[in-house]
Amino acid sequence: MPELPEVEMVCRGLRSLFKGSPRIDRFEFLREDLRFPIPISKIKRLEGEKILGVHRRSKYLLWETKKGFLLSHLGMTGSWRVAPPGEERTHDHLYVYLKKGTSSTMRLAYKDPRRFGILDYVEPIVPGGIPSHVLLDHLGPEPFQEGFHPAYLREKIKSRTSPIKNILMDASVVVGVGNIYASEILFRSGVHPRRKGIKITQKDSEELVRRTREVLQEAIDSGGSSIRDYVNANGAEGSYQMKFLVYGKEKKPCPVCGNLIQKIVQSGRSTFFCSHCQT
DNA sequence: AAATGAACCTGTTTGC
DNA sequence: TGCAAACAGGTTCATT
Repeated sequence: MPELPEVEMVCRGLRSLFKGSPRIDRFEFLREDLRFPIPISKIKRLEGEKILGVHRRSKYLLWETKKGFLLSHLGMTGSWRVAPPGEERTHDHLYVYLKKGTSSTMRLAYKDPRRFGILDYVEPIVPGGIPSHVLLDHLGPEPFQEGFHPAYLREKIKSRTSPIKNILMDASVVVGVGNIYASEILFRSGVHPRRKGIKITQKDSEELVRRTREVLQEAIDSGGSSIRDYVNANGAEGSYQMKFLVYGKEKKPCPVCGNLIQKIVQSGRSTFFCSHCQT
């Protein structure tokens, strides 16, 4: 379900729900076999704690408390939603009961039909530090941070022989780019998805960095893409799917040159591109 | 070391 | 209509 823009929207939605630093009253786990077994007893250390903030790193969400973080990943089909008691749905795996002040309570549900998602606990950090976790430590730069710049990208990929599409989706190169946005970024950059990293020039790198940021930012500004069932934590749908230039457009005319958009499969994932505009 | 493909799951769409 | 195959926003792991 989510690439960076969608996870960012969920993050912002949770942040607005957590205004006033609600307290985690109780976790109710309905099953523990997601992609990895959920460390339930560790996560329960957070019961009774105030939520001090919500952060996104790559496609991971981190709920911050004094005693550590709740880490969640939405996999392909995960979601967080407000679910008042009585609203139980198939594939809800966790309910979090929150208390604001003394009276009002709120319940959040984590739902994930395919169970590719992750729930985990992350140790608290020293002030100003960065949360350390086996799933976070190897990650490359955030696309909007300074560390992601043309010279970095070029250096990182100049000796790689795999296709640029796969490299762009490699989280150790840059985080947040998934299957949909990779096609959109490459189209706007004029780079063929099968081009090897070794064949990416300095000019291409500049274009790729610029277009990565541009596409992801525009998607965030549209509230993300809702092509199947994605909604943010407040139930709102995104609309960036209306702005796709190539994704899902097989055999439709290229919006720039009119040639037909092609679909190929790379590492088992669909890629859409224009063979005239992208070289 | 780096590239490739399989694996993890369920639900929905597509094609015969 | 029915059923099987293909496909879906992600990531890790084992194998070349």
